[in-house]
Amino acid sequence: MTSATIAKVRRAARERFDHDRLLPGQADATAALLDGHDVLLVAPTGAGKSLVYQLAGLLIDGPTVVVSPLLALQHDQITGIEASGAGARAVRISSAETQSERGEALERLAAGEVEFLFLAPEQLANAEVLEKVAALRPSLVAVDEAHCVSAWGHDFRPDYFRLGDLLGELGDHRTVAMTATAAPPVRDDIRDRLRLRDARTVVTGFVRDNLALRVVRVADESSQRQAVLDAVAAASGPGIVYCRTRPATEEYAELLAAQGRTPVVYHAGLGGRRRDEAHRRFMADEADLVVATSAFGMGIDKPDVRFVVHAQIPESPDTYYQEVGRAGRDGAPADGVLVYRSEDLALGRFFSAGLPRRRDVETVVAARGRVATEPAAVVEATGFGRRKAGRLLNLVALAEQTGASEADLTSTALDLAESRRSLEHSRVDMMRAYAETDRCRADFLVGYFGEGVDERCGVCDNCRDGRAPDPAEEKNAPFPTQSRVRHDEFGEGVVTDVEDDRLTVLFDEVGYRTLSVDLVTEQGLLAITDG
DNA sequence: CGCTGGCCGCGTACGCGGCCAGCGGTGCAGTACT
Repeated sequence: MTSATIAKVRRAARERFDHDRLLPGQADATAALLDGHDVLLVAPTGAGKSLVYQLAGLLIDGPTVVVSPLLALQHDQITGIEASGAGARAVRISSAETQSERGEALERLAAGEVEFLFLAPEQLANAEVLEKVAALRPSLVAVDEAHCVSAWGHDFRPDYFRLGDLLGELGDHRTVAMTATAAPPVRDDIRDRLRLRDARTVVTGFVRDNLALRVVRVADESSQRQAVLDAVAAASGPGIVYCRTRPATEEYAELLAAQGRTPVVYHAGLGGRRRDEAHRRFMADEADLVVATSAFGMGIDKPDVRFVVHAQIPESPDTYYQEVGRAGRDGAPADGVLVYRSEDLALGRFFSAGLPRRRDVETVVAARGRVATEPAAVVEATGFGRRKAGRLLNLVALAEQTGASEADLTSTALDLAESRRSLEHSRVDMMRAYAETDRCRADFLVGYFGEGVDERCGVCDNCRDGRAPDPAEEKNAPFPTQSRVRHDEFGEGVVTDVEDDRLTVLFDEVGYRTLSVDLVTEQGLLAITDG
């Protein structure tokens, strides 16, 4: 990209948004968009990802469509834009707007009075809405929290899976996908699913050196409970306690209240009003603790969270990094404590999708031949629930994209499901490896995300106790981290972790695998490749 | 997937082992009712 473009971006940031300095990645990502590229931007919350699409939106003629997963998040972004002083206007289309409000929003966009249109993928999946948005001829599409494409598209919110197709219907535009957390397989998924063309990938640091990571290993339920209470008692300031189940949040909140805290509970089983109230009280410092499931997360931007305690281990380092990363956004010291009982890993395996039955896949393949590929039509034709039908339909669509023939569609779909499950299970294995490692915890996590560190964090439990080896030593290993390798059985992959006589490789097909260095060397199973 | 709690049977008077059903997370939208 040209320095002239960068200068233009900096000038606009200064003049429109009053930002004298752009943070790392912001200028590069915005300039790449102005130069006509699609962009995948991986940068931590607080690094100003929003400014990228806002600047590019204002500098490129034509309206900007922003796809965002949560209504609350959309609301915050719109408020932020309208208060920014840039003079830009933003509207949204969602189930919260009346028919006339939606009509008015579209008219104002068409008239050029409004630059930004916010919506969830489900809106674009509505043919009528899609047609009207396409008629606006948007020049830029921003996909916020883009990891949802990978995490949710396969079964939870199937319209995320179709987002690439739906955006394709909007005509010629540039796309910027933004997320705070994306390990290499997630980045691939985002680029593939959103069909990014000629994409520039901008990744800023994963290192959070003010975050002191710690793992407390326990053997039974009562010591687990005690460890959680102790971890909270030892910490001060606002904090978050993450649980895997709703009943657990209620139980811990009660125990912590008895310990003199003022906790609020947050999970999706509570009504909207109670959730809003819990959120508000935490933000306003009326409650010093949120005890929550994974529902409490995206869009939480409280800079002074001093600690995050995980009462149970999450299903992946991806989720863990995201949740623990909500501590210490202000840069001041913060704690991340994981209370680890190995039995809890089972829940991670349960939550990862089970394999579909061959018969069900066949039913959907057949229904697809008879009716359209619209989810609603397949729901009707098969009698499956919307979620099940959506999941199977996505799977079959994916099989089709591999070029499988009609006859092989079912088998290919089942292979893909198997491969996906294998990746999800390997993530659980990596989470176990994090909990059990002797290495610097920050080094481990950053390595998982495909980056390297030069030195130990110095503040995690392993560094403090003198167990953690120097990351520099890893570079002398026979298979250093980041090297591209080929395994006789698992295919090609990238080394993400080296520890003593074991190494972890992220394989393109089967996910993360931990191998014995001695074994692969003796038997010549692994070799460094050029890529 | 694998843990938890309830129930049953054993074979002996209350305690324990084995078995099995039930359970567990994230949100959009549109519709049917107050």
